[in-house]
Amino acid sequence: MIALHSPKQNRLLDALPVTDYDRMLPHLEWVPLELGLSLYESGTQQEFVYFPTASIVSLLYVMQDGASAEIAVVGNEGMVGIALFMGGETTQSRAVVQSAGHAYRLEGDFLKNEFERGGPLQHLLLRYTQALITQMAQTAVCNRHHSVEQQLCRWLLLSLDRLPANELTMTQQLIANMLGVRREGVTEVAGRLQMAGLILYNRGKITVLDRPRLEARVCECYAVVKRESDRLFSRKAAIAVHDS
Amino acid sequence: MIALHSPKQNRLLDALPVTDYDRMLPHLEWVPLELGLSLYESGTQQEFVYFPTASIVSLLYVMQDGASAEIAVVGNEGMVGIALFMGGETTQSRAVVQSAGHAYRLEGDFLKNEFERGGPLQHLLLRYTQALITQMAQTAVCNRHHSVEQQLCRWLLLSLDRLPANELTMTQQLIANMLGVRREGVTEVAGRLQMAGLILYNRGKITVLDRPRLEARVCECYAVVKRESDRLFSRKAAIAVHDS
DNA sequence: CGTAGTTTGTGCGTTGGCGTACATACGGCG
DNA sequence: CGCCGTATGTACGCCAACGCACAAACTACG
Repeated sequence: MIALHSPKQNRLLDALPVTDYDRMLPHLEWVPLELGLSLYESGTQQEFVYFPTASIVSLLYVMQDGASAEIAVVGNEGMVGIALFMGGETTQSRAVVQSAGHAYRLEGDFLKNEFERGGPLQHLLLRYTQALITQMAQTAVCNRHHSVEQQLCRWLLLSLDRLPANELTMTQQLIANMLGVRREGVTEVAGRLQMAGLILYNRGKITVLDRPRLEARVCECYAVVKRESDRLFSRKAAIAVHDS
Repeated sequence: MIALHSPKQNRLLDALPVTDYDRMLPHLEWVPLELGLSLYESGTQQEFVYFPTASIVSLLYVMQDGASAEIAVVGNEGMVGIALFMGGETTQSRAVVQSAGHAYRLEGDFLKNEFERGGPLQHLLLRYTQALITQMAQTAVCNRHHSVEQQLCRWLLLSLDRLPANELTMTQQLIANMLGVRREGVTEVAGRLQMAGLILYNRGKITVLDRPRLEARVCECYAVVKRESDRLFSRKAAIAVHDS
């Protein structure tokens, strides 16, 4: 098999001008991301940043009493480790692999240097950060106002958008941890969705059967996040990056 | 009265190296921020950015059905309008004056240019954005897991940290909008806190009487946000900015 | 093929916050 | 002073989600 994978499978890397891309290419390292792997822990220095290709990473916040909540989710549209170029060095959150796959990783110092050049890469990363902020804000709102069912739908759709298939590997317990709700709550809602024929659930494997009807049940939060994420790679944004 | 106000009352501006500060000074305009004023609406172009001195601005998200939730709060430690240099042009949230006062405002284009220079100002603004991200993440977690009482305490303390006095002007209805809860819920909790002698409530005026005991009731979220906010202006961070 | 471990399903009672409706207080203004 | 608008207090039923306890189904492995 030759080149079944390429950094271009990550949309951020793909959006870079050739010169910038070529400069980074030799430093990009193709690494597997196993399910449950923690890319960084709360409060620790981050040595690498990751550009997922066909994998999903959750930014998860774990509280003192063990309760947790997902803050945002990163797939092939993004990057894990923004704190590195934002200058904070550390984050309060953990980054956990939610769906196994691969990513291109990059030495943190190298990225920081590239970022400091200030050109297209910087603009692209900042715009991505802006999209991430939108997602986090929307998560906060969704946590406050929407039902578990709506949130599960949102979570499923956001995950699906970041995967090539319509299937994902994830136990109900893990989903509950992400959403910060009870496992039983997820069981109940998932059962309802399965009854309605929207999904198929089987011991850690979820298959989405009827995406349109799933989108009909989700709250507005999903659309907002998706729109912002898409906007990042729209023609206009791409031009702005190349011009800079 | 001469110079009872100065841009240095905003901690971000104050943290800038002299050369950068002097370059910005002639463009800074001292403006009053009236209670309830909206500095920008969701989805609109932002002409100015604001550096509050003795005022508080809430980043508020309003949903289609009118329900709302505060995403983060900005005082003299920050800036309103980060989307401008992050490149998204617009935000999904509104910025509403929560506590009247003043701010220094700056032409958006001017700030963008200064930001593009890439020096200390850029680093400072990015670090601030990082602190803001922490606050938003913590808001999401708090919304999921903590009680109205804990959230009200957090909100009071965060607001107080951004004001010179121990008193703030704010009706229970407005607080409820911020927290995204019922007005009655706020009434109940505020009543409890008043009974306990922690606060004094009187027709839109809250006076905090016993801050230590308020801190004893608050959830961990407050400390996390405060620590991150303080870290922004720590000696070490200041040195990093000046070196750059 | 049987057993141990994991995953999912179900059934309680409990409760925090919601929606609604209305009652009181305060405060400014004619 | 009396009135009206705004702010706050109280009460009641309701329901989503919680915590807990346990049953059932599947899977892997010895």
